[in-house]
Amino acid sequence: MSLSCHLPNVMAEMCPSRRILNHVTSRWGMLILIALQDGTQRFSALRRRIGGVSERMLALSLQQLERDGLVHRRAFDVVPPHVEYTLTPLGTEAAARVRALAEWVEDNLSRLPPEALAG
Amino acid sequence: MSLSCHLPNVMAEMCPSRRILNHVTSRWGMLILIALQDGTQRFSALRRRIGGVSERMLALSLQQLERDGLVHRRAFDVVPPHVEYTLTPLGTEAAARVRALAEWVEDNLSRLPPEALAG
DNA sequence: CTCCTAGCTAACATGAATGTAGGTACTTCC
DNA sequence: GGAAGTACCTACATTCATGTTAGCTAGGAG
Repeated sequence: MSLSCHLPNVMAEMCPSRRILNHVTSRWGMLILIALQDGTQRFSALRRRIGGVSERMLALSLQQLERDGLVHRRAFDVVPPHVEYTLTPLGTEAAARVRALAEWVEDNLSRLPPEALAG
Repeated sequence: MSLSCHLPNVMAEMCPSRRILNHVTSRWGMLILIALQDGTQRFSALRRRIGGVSERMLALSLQQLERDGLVHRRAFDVVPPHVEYTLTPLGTEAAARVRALAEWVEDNLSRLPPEALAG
């Protein structure tokens, strides 16, 4: 089994693609990407839209996605603060795939065995 | 913000789709689904193929996917044990989406900012 | 007789992800 | 005057995911 990877390969233990894949599929990262598909949104709009996310986790997840070049942050120097988040071109591509997966889950929930929804 | 959900919606905090989405996008769950796209495979074949997975996590993740109806487990009562894992029709559909995402990450790693790969 | 394989399970240990509570610096609304 | 909104950050606590080690079955290889 290959540890490192010359060509990116998620099956390789040390391949950086793994880290990125985990960011993109993180609990809140996925939902942020999906929410931003509708266009630029402010921090608190995202917070209201993504049910159950804490301020802290929203901030952390947004920073992660920004570092990965998937989300663009634009801050206006006013009081009260005004910050807008937008998908980058790269983020738009990723979001489409994430959304396809999420939508599949939503659309096929009823086909899943009952025990899948418990525990 | 809606806590429960009549229609499945990943933005709703208590919607079961969230749980399933997290299973499917779990660190090892994703890689299992992708690996099984090539067809039926035995436990230890998966273990060798998926770099860095421990026996325990492979077993746990497979059980999770089995409960969710995405993977089918077929055990032969022989010694040494012989167990085969296969994608169900549902699992095949999910795997395609997961793979699309993983492949996108692999193919676009080089477009990501350098700081995305560090940390 | 011992080690090796297969495919697990249980007990225990760690680490990463996530949550909670509080503070910040102002403004507007009541 | 007091509360709420805005977009955070920090310290601390907890929970969950994951890892580590050991053990189990029974046969074949050495």
